[in-house]
Amino acid sequence: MTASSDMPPFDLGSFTPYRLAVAAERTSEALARQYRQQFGISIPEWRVLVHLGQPLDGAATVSVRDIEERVAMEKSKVSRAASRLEASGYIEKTVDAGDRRLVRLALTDKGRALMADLMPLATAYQQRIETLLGETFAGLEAGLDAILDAE
Amino acid sequence: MTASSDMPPFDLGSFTPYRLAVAAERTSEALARQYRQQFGISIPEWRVLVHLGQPLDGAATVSVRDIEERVAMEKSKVSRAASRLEASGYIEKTVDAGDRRLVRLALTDKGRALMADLMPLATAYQQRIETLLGETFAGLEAGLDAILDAE
DNA sequence: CCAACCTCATTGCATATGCAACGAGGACAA
DNA sequence: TTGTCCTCGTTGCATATGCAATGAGGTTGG
Repeated sequence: MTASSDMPPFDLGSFTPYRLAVAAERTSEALARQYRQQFGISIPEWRVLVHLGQPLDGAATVSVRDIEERVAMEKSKVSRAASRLEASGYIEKTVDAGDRRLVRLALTDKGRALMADLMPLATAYQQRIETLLGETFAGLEAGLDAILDAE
Repeated sequence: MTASSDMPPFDLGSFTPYRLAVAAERTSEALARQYRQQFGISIPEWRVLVHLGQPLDGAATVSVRDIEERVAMEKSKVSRAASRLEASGYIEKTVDAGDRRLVRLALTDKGRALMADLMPLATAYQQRIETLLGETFAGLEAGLDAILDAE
């Protein structure tokens, strides 16, 4: 009769939030390292850049708030990432003429050149993951959809 | 001919590392908040506790290094989590008699009592996730296995 | 015995983070 | 117009993090 006999069995390795956290860390880490070492870009910065490279909404208005919503990051995280990107010359910040509370973010030429380097790496990495997972990839996607769409 | 026309299309929302990161954050957040508010326990502390509650290896030796390996956290993160848990009276640290470099961690009675409160929450949460996912759960698991087992 | 080399855990330091508070600007009703 | 209330972005602060360095202990070969 050990101490653990009083407790219901619980295996961290089977706990979905834990598994997701480790999987996320593993998959992000590999790419993030490349970005950091080769370009000095962090994950928050990368997310901002990707969003700026894809003004999906036709309109060119890309404010900090827009990014905050779509990229699942806190205001302050976006703000600081944007400041670093501006300091590095990859983006420009301008006050919106219509609503002067808004800060519009836009890639500079240097930023576009950076993206031209970054995108192929990301695309190739995605390809590697899909190849690694093979037929289990579709199942993973369905599961992630279920989690991400949940309200 | 906009700026983005020169770039290959890339959607962050379809990028697996990003999706995993958001899914991990969402699923961890909900439980972590409960733990934090009700018990003052952080995720690193929770991971250490769970491991201590499950001396799977029969042997009772649970060192910082053991946890570091199994719980996918850095040495320093484990060390600091353990110090906080000790300060709160949930665990005890003792120098291993055989190898005095090792620090053996063990739950105190207070720690076991805490676990008795924490475990049901975790189990119930896991259940909720599986219910939410329904038939997609198996697919998610298979995908996560593929990622986590990769080397 | 001891010198070189390894392992374990902690800690110092620079950076990153979340959260709340703030200041500036805008909307709207009286 | 002015007062109240809202929104946007930044920043201060306390805490958390990763990484390298440290120190204590162990091991091995000569």
